[in-house]
Amino acid sequence: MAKIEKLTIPLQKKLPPRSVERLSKYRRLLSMLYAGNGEFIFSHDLARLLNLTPEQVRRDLMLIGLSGNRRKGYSIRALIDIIGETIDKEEGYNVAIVGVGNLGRAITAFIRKAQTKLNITAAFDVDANKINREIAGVPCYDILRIPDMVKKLNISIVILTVPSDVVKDISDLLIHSGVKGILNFTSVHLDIPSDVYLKDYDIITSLEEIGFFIK
Amino acid sequence: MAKIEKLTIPLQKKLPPRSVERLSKYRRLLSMLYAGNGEFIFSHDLARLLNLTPEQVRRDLMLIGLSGNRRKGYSIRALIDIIGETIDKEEGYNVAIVGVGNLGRAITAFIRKAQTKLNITAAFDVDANKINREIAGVPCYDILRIPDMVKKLNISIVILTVPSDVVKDISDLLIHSGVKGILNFTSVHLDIPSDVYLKDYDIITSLEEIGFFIK
DNA sequence: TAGATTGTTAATCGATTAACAATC
DNA sequence: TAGATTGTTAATCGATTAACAATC
Repeated sequence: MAKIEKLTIPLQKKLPPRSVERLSKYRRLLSMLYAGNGEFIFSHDLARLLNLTPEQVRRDLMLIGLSGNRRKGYSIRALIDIIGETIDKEEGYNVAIVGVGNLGRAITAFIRKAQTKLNITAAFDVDANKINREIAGVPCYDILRIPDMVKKLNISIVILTVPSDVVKDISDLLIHSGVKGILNFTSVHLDIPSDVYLKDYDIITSLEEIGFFIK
Repeated sequence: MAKIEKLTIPLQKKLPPRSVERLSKYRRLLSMLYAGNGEFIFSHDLARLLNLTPEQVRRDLMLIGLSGNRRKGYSIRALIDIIGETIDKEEGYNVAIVGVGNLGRAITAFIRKAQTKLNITAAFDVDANKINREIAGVPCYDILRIPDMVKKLNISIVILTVPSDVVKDISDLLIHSGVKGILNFTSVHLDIPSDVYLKDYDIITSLEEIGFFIK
């Protein structure tokens, strides 16, 4: 008896990280430039605006199944919509900021100004003066309530801006509580399981890297 | 007549960016763990501490000409010293922060706490309440004085934390003034000449990337 | 010596760039 | 049609990983 072929195409998840980053940038740029009234754009125009090659742009758009028009280029509306379908989660993600010192507060305010499907829904800190208050417009909870609140508020991404000496303990607590993605602003290396997606923003290392390459 | 061979080995500048980043991390980690009293470390121990492979560590150290000992591993003292000779500039670099809103101030304070050869020597802003005052311990100047002060203070690296609508103008001004490296915290794409080294920290894009990969 | 580790080359992997057929 | 652009495969480049000889 003939075997039935599996026809569903798993194009999700197969995007390379770099393509995902560029898709995020395409969308943001075009949302700003052509808010509502845009029409079409050629791959070489989009490439020029972001210092990429037209081939790279076409390849990225091909990967998400977006077809262009040989006369007019790519529909900006379709581009924004399909990027959204590809990289966003329909109902958005809840994000928490852990450690609301100066850096944590500044980042919270920065993200809240941006338009994105990522909602900062909670802050965590150890400071009694911050707990149970609003910090940068976000309710702040005791760091001990992480396991409890991560589940209750369905938080899947956290931004980590805590002092170096507590990074290890807090990161273990976060992972144990079910957090799936971490943006790490501390200079401490995190040891995380493979099902948690980590992105490091190591400011000191980045400045030293810049220093080396301008010598 | 025999041609005289050129014997100077140009190993500087040939390091890959990723190796430079790891070198910065090796040094910071070992400076913290073994402040002064450390001895030797094996490549596999260093690798384990940073979730790398031992081969990667040995390769990086080979690239900077550091030899290990087959019995004891690598001298921590030598490792820290040679990484310093490789990636630091002897007299250090002067760094400026451009745009001292909440994020700029927080980053300034963060870097000033870290030990590094990179000195934050100036801040720039448009706010009359900040100009000619100290912000986070750093003298703040009018943004119009960038060309003047960049030369006078010998600033080669800047951290960019200004609002989106002025990014383009200020980045042009910085490049025109002779800045050689930029750490860009804004979400705006910078168009820079090839002799300026750029590093982007696009928080929104990073969060969207994390969102995609945890779907 | 045997065992473990360094130093280095070769193979692989992932991402970018080049090339070009298809077609509006 | 001629010219320009899309869509896609092949080649290249850069970085990581595997393999292994040298040796303490």
